[in-house]
Amino acid sequence: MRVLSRELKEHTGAQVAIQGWVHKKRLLGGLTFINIRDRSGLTQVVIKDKDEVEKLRGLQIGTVLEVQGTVVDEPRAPGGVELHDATLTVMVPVTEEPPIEIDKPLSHKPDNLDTLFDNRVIGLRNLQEQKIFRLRSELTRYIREFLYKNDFVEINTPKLVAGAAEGGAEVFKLDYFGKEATLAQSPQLYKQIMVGVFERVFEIAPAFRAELSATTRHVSEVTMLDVEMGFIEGHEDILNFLQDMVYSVLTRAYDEHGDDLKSLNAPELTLKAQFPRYSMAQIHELYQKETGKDMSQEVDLTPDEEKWICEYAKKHDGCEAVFATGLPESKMKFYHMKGEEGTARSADLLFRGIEISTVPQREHRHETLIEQMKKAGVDPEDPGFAHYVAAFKHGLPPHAGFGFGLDRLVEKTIGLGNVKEAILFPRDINRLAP
RNA sequence: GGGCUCGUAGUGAAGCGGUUAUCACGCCUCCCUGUCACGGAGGAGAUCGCCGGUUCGAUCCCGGUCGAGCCCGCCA
Repeated sequence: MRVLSRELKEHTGAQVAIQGWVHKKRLLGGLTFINIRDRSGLTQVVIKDKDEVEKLRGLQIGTVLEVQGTVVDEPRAPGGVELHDATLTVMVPVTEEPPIEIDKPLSHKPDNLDTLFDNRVIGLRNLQEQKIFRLRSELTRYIREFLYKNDFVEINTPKLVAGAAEGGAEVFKLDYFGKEATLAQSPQLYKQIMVGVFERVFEIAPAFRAELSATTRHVSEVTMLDVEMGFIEGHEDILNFLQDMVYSVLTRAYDEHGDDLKSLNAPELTLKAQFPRYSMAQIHELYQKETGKDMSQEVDLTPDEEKWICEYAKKHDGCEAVFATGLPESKMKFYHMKGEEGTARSADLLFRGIEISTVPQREHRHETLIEQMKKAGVDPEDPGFAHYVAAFKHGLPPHAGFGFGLDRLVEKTIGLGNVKEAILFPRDINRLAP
C-alpha cells in the first residue's frame, strides 16, 4: 500500500512504501539523503547501503521510484520523520538531464520568463512554482463556493460563435465548415440570456482576445469569471455583491494559506469589507492634485492612475481594492445602461494597481436596447444577435453582472509581476506552445 | 500598431576593439555518516542569436534580420 509523504508521521515504526519522483540527492559518502516528491510533499529517505545508492547511478532528478523502508522519528529530518533501511525500485528511469533545476527558486525576472515558460513542464515541479497554481485552484474554489452559496447556477456557453459578440475588441477568426466563425471574446450575450432562465448564473471559462497587446497584464487566452444576476434593485446591488465576493475570497485565502502566501512574498492584505468608491472624475482630480498631471481629457483611467488610486485608497481608506465609478458614456457598450450626466452605469474594480473587473448594469428594456444597438451600428436582426434580442422580447428582469479576470486576481493576490506567471501555459502574441 | 531596452555553455550571470571568453548552479569522475541551496578535489561543456559592414584584428563599434522583455494604446 502506498503511503503519502504527509501521512508518514502516522506510521512511525512501520514498514511502508512510498512512490514519487527523485527531487534531490545528497551523497555524503557513507550516507545518502534522497528527497522523494509526491503530490503531498517531500519525504526524506536515508540510505546507508551502497548497493541501493548504486541503483540511482546514471539516473537523473525526475526518476520515478518506489521506496520501501521503516518510518523513523527524527528531529533532524525535515518534517520530523524519515525513511530508513530503504529498498529502491525504479518505476520509470530518467536519464535525460533536466533543462532547469527544480530544487532552487526559479527566476521570475522579466528577462527570464521566456525560459520559465519554455520549460514549464519541468519548472512546475518546483514546489514554490506549484504553490502559485495550488493557490489558483483554491481561489477558484472559494469563488465557486461563494456563488453556489448565493444560489448561482454554473453554466457553459459556446466559445465558437458567429461574428463578434460585442464588437470592439479584436477577435480570432476561423473557418467553420466554410463559414466564418470567431472565438468568443466574452460570454456576455449568453449569460444575459440565461438570466431569463436561472436568474443567477456564472461561468469560469477562457475568453479569446486577438489584440496586439504586449504588456505584463495581457494574454490572448484569458480565464474569465462571468457573473450575471437578475432582479437587482439598482447598480449598487452588483457592486456590493462583487465587493462581498472579493472580500470573502481574499480574506479566506489569507486565512487558510497565509504561510504559502508569505513564502511567495505576497504582500500583506489591506482590505475593508466596504471598498472605497471614487468616480472617474474624482480620480482624475485627485491624481492631478498629487502629480500635477492632467488626465481629465482621458476617457478612461491611465495605467498609472490605476496604480496611483490603489495606493491612495490603501493609505487613505485602508483598502487596496477600490471601485472607479461613473465610466463615461463614450465607453459604453450597447448592452450597458445609461447613467446620469454622460456616464454609464458601470464601474471598474481595481486591486493592487490593476483593473480586475468591469461591473455594469445592463439595459433590460427591449425598446431601449434596440435603440442602443442601432446607434452602435449593430443589427438586431443579425443571426448573431436575433436570439439575444428574443430573450428580451420574452422578458428579462433588471439585471447586472461582471467580467472578472481570474488570472489577474491570482497574479495580484500573490504579488507576481506578470499575469502570465499566474497561467500554466500562457498564450500571447508570440507564444502558442507549450 | 507606436516607442524604449536586451540576445555570452543546459540554467543564471560577468566581461572586453587583441583574454586560453570569467563566475555560480547543474552534469561526469573521485573523497566525505546528518545533509536539507551539504562540503572538498578534478573534468567535460560556448561556432558570444544570425547575416553583412568598419577595422590589421569584432563577442565588443555600425547596419540589417530573427528572437525576447518593458511601456503606451486597448482591455480583464
